[in-house]
Parts: sequence; structure tokens; C-alpha cells
Amino acid sequence: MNGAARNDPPAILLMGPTASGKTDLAVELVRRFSLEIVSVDSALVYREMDIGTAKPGPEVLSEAPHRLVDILDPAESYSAAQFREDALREMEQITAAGRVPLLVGGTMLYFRALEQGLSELPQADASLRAEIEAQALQRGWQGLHKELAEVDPVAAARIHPNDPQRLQRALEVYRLSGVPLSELQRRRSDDAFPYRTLRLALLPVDRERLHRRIEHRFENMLEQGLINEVAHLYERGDLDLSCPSMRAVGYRQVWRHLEGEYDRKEMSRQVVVATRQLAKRQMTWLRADDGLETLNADALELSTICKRVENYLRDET
RNA sequence: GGCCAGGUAGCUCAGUUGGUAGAGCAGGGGACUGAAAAUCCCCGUGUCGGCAGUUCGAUUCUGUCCCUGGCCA
Repeated sequence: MNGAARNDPPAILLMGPTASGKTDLAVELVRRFSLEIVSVDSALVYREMDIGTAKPGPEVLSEAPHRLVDILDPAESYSAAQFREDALREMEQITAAGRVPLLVGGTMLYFRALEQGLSELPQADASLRAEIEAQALQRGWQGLHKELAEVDPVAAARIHPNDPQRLQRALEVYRLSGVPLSELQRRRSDDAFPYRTLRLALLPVDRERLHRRIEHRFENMLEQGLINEVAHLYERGDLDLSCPSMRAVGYRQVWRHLEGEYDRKEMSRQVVVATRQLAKRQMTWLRADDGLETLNADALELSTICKRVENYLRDET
């Protein structure tokens, strides 16, 4: 897309839901080919969040370095636009060094933003968001939805009155720019994505198996000291549940447990449930994308995949 | 052993003055433009514990049995 030319450099994209085995496969590929990994993950960007994000350990990272991991403090927030900029920069460096970027992750919005670009919209504005939230408290989101319908009927029709996050964003964009969000989005972004891609998706076929995997992985995280990890962040004093980092699966539920909202058993249940739901949403993106080569995550055939990658890389020259 | 309260969707429960039942959660499907591990939308048939009785008709009333919890012995 975006008119990728025949002579664009290669890039491999590897998408998959949580607990599908993306990292293992990526590391295997790095061992065999001249690739370098760029993480496409909205939680791995945070430092001090290792266990709950299933971040690859030091040994793995030294063998197969991941770019865009540990680049932010948990008090900061990231965005799809920022990711796009960062990822393009990293990809350029990797390409310039004669290697092929391997983008690996589960944040599908980031993949889309990277490949298709984003419209030119104003950045998030914390104080304006606070203002809108205060208004929502008074008038209700329904009321704000009516307000949006007056200035941007197209966006209002698309955004459900119960969807505070998107309502807030649409109002924010209009108030900052004076132009309806839907109008700005209509204007085609001419963002280029100058790569020829091999697009792979790791898709678990057996749902029960995935659920079991998620459960076991969480038990492992507990053994590795997840609660302690979150407790450290909790004790910092400058974070709360409104930070995007602390909304991540695992962190949010352990945070509530630390606040005494529910006991350890209930917390565990909630984390596992939230992880299953995350995986389901990620798979919805993958199923809707018909440009992917799908790999059965339950029965990976490494040799077949390697042959595919080898062919792809050879065709390039 | 006696008394009491319960046994209804995978879970927690509501309900039917007798016309075979519905919420939340879980689960499934979908959406997704600077918070995305976020935010939201759609989807509810299950021997209403078993058996028998009354009734045109019982998940609902009666009897009995089983199970769970509590109290008393």
C-alpha cells in the first residue's frame, strides 16, 4: 500500500495475540537471518514493567535486541503517532546497516498506523481532556455526544454515546483545531511506508489451549514476583490508574489488589480474564486483515516458515 | 436425628398471584486514526435438583426423596 515501489527495502511484520509465541519465533528468525527486531507493543515501551508485560529477559534481549523496548518511564504516555515516528526511524537505521527490520508485536493499532499512516490531527492535550472530563461529570457523556453531533455529525454517528474515550478525542480535536475530526480524517494522509513487506500472523487455533497457556503464564508471572513489581510502582506515589501504563493487563488488577479492592484469588481471576479478552480483541484485528499470511500458532513448522522468509529475502535482490 | 434457609444459564443470583424464565459476570462475534494491554457495540433454551400428586396446564401448589449451608441435639 501507499505505492510501495518494487525497489523498496524489505521488512517483515509478525503479528499475534498475547501468549501466541511471537517472541520465540522472532528469536529463531534472528538466529537464522540478518534481521533486527522492532517491538510493536504499547506496554513493552515502559521501563520497570518487565514481568507483567512478559518482556523478553536480558539473555534474550542480548541475543536478539529489541528496539522500542524500555524507552519510557511508566509516568509517561505514548501514542500510535509517536510509535510510527519511532518505528520508521529505527527501521531506517536497520536498513541502512544492511539488515532487515522484523517488526514483532501485538498492538495492532500501531501496525496499522505504521503501514497506513495517520491523518494530521492535533496531539493529545492533557488539560483539555481534564476539562472535557469535568464537563462529562456534569452533563454526562450523552450530553457531550449531543454537542459533538452539532459540530461533527459524521463523527457523532460513528462514535457510540457510551464510548467516552473516542467522544473525548473527537471533541478534543474539534476544540483544538476548529475542524471536525471526521473532516480531518477524510483528508488522506500521504504518509509513506517505503517498505515491501512480508506480513505474517501467528494465530492460535485452539482457543482452550490458548486459555490454558494464558493461565500458566500468569502463574509464572506471580512466581517471578509480579506483585512486587507492581508494588514498587505503586509506592512511587506519582502513578495511578489513569496512567496508560497502569491500565495494562495485570498491572491494573494487581494495583486494585494492593488497594484492597479484592483478594489475591479474585485478582488472579481478573487478570486471566482480562488477558483472554485482550487476546480475543487482537485476533479480531488479525481476522479482519486479509493481507496476512497466517501461521497456526498451535503447530508451528519452523522449517516451513524459514523457507518462506528465505524466499522472501532472496526475491528482494 | 430435629428445625430453618437454599437448590433456576459455565458462575453469582432475580423471577414466575400456576400459562415452561432474565440480569450481572464469564464465554463468543464485531468495531477501532496521538490512552489501544485502551475504549466501546452485538449475542441469553436452561431436564428452573429427582420422582409422584393436584390441575386443561407445574419451574411455580402439595407430598416425598436427594444435595448444600446454618442452628439445635
